Amino acid sequence: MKPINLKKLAQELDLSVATVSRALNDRYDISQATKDRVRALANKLNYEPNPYASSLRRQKSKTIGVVIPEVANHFFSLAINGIEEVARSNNYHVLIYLTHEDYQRELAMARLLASGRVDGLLVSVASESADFAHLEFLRERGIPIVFFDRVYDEMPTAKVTTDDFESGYKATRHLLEAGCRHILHLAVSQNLSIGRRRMEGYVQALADAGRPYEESLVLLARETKQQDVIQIQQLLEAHPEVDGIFASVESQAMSSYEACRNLGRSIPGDIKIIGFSNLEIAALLDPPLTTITQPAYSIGKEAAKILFLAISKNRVISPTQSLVLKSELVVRASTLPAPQAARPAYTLT
Amino acid sequence: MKPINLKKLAQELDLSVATVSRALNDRYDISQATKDRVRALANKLNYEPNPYASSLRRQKSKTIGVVIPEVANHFFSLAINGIEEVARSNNYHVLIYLTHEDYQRELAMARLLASGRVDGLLVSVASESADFAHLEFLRERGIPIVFFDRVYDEMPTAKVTTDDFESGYKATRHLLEAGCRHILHLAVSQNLSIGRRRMEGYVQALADAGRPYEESLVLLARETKQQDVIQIQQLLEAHPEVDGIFASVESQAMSSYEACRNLGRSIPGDIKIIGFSNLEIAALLDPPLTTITQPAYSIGKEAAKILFLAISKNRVISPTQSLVLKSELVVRASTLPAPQAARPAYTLT
DNA sequence: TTGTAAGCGTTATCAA
DNA sequence: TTGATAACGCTTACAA
Repeated sequence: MKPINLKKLAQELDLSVATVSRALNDRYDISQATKDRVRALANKLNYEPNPYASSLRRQKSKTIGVVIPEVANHFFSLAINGIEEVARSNNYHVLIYLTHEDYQRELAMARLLASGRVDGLLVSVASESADFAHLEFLRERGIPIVFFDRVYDEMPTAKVTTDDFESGYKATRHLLEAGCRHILHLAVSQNLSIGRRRMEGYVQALADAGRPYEESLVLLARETKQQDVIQIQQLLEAHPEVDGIFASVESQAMSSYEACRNLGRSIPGDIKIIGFSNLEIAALLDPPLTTITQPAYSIGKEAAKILFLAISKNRVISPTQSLVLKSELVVRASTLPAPQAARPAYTLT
Repeated sequence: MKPINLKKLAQELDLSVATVSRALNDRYDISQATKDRVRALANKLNYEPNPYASSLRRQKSKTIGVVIPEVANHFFSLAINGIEEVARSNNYHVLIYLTHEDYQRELAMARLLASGRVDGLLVSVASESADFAHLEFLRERGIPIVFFDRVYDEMPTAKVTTDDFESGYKATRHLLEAGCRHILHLAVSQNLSIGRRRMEGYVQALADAGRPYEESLVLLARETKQQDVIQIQQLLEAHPEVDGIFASVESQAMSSYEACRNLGRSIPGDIKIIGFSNLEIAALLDPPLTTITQPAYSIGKEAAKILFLAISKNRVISPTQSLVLKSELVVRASTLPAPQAARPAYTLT
C-alpha cells in the first residue's frame, strides 16, 4: 500500500495541494474550518508527510549525525542517550556512524555527509585520525560540528570535554598517595588531545611528587583486547617494580585486571589500579575498581544542545561555547593503601 | 558554501544534467570519454549527490531504522555493531530510535517512519508494548521489518532470537544441580515472548527436578535500578529460604549482587546467581558471574542480513527466514556448588 | 551517445 | 482565504 500524499488529500477534500500543505503546517492564512477538515482527514488516513520531499524543498534534513569510534562502550552509549534525548525533543532524527577507530572509515563517512544529509554533526574522532581535512571540508560546506570528548582542537567550533589534565593528575596523585612508586600509564593515543592532556596530568603529578617520568612505563592500546593483556603482562614482567596502573581507557583497566590475575599479582596488594570508566558495575568487580568517571550522559546532552542552538538560530558555532565538565574520582578497593586491607571483607561497601 | 549539484557540473562541462547524472551512475549509454571528464570534475569539486533528491526520485531512502529499548546495554550495543557492519557494506545509513521501554515513544516513532524515511526496520520491542497495531501499520505501508530478540510473535515476518526456552531451562537446571532448592526468577516482562519462553524454561526445569513452582518467587524489573535492588532485598528477607537467583535481565544480575552485598549474603555460599549477560567483564566480578551469553553481535548481523535480502530483492520477508541462535552457558564462581570453594583463590581462572 | 522534459512530494511565491 | 505554478536536485522515458 502506497503512503498517502498531499495530492490524494487534496483530491478527497476538493482543495488545492497548496492549501492542504498550509493547513497541515498551521499557517495563519488558512481558515480554521479548512484546517479542521484537512486535519481530520489526514488523521483518518494516517497521513505522514514524505520527509525527503520536505527536506529537498526546505533544504533542512531534520536529521543530525553522530560519528563515534564505537558503541559497545559505556561512555559512548551513555553519550548517545543524552544526544538522542535532545534530538527527540527537537523533533530530529539521529544517524549513527561507527568509525571503529579507523581513519579511512571516518573519511568515507565525511564524504557521505557532505551533501545535506544532516543539518549538523556530533563527532568524537577516531584515535587514528591525524589529518582533519575531511572535517574542515564539512564545515566549509556549512555543516555545524560540535566535538565531544575526542576533539579536533584546531577547528574553531565548540567542544565538550572533561577536565582531562586534572583527571590525569588526580588519578596519578591518588596512586602516589596510596603508596605507588612506579606507575604504568595505559594511555590514549597521543594523536588525541584528551590523550595528551591525561598524559600531561600524569607527568605533572609525578613531577610534583618528585618522581621521575619514565617513557618505558607508558603503553598505548593495541588492536585487540587480547593483545592489550599480553602487552601489559610483558611489561609487568619486564618491570617488576611497577606497583600502580593508571588506565586512561576503560577497556585497559579490565585488561590490567586480567594481566594481574594471569601473573598472580594481587590487587591492590601488589599493584593498585585506577581507570577511566563509566561502567556502573565498577563497584562489583574483584576488587572494586577505583575510577575516574566522566559525566557521559551530560556530555552528550550538552554537546547536542549546543548543536541545536546553532541549527535553530542558523548561526555559526563559536569556540567560546565550549564546555569543560568535571570528572569524578570514585575511590574503591583497587587502590586501597594499607596492605592489611588488601582483601576487604565482601560485605563492606 | 553551497554544495555542488548536477546543474553546476553540467554547466561547467557544457553537458546536460541528464548526461552528467548518467555518467556518474556509470550507465552503459554514455561514452567512456564523457564519463571520464565528468568524474574528473566531480572529484575535483568534491561533488556528492543530494541524498534526498535521489531518495525522492527513486523512492528509496538508502536508510534503515533500528528501534531498540536502550543503547546503554551491552546486548544492544553489540547488536548495533552487527547491524551497522551489514548496513555499511550495503551502503546504507542507520537511523537509531530509543524507546526507553516506553510504548508511547515506540508509537510516535512508528508514525515518523511511515512515510518512506526508511527502506526497512530492525525492531526489538519495548517491554511495555502489548498492542502492536503501530507495527502492523508500518508493514501495511510496505516497510519490511525484522524483529530481533524482543519480537512481536504474531507478525508474519522474520525474527532472530536465541533459544530462550532452552536457556531458561539450562540456567535453572544449572542452579538446581549446584544445590539450589528455592530459586528466585528475575523475569523479563511477560508481554514479551522472550520473557514467557525463559519463564517456561524455568518452570519446566523446576518440574523436571520435582520442585514446585512458586509464583511468589518471580519478580519483574522496576523503573529504576535502585527499585530493583530494594525489591530483591525485600524478597530475600521475606523468603530466607531463597538460595539461588536466575536473572533473565543483565541489570538484574547486578542488582542481585548489590542486594546480596547489602544483606550480607555471600555469593555463592548463601545464594548462587546466574544471569543473562553480555558483559565482557562478568569474569572480573566479585565473584565471577555465571552467565547465559547471547550472541548479540551475530543476532544484529543476521537480522540485518535478512532485512537487506528483502530490500535488495524487493520481496516480502517470510517467517520461514527466522533464525534461532544458541546462547552459551558460561559457568563461573557465582554458582560454585561446593561450600568450601565459596571464595575461590584470586589467581584461579 | 546525448538532450529534453516530466516527475518524485513538498513548500514558497504570486495572483486571484 | 485559496489556487496555480515554480522550484528543490535528481532520475528516467522518450526524442533526436
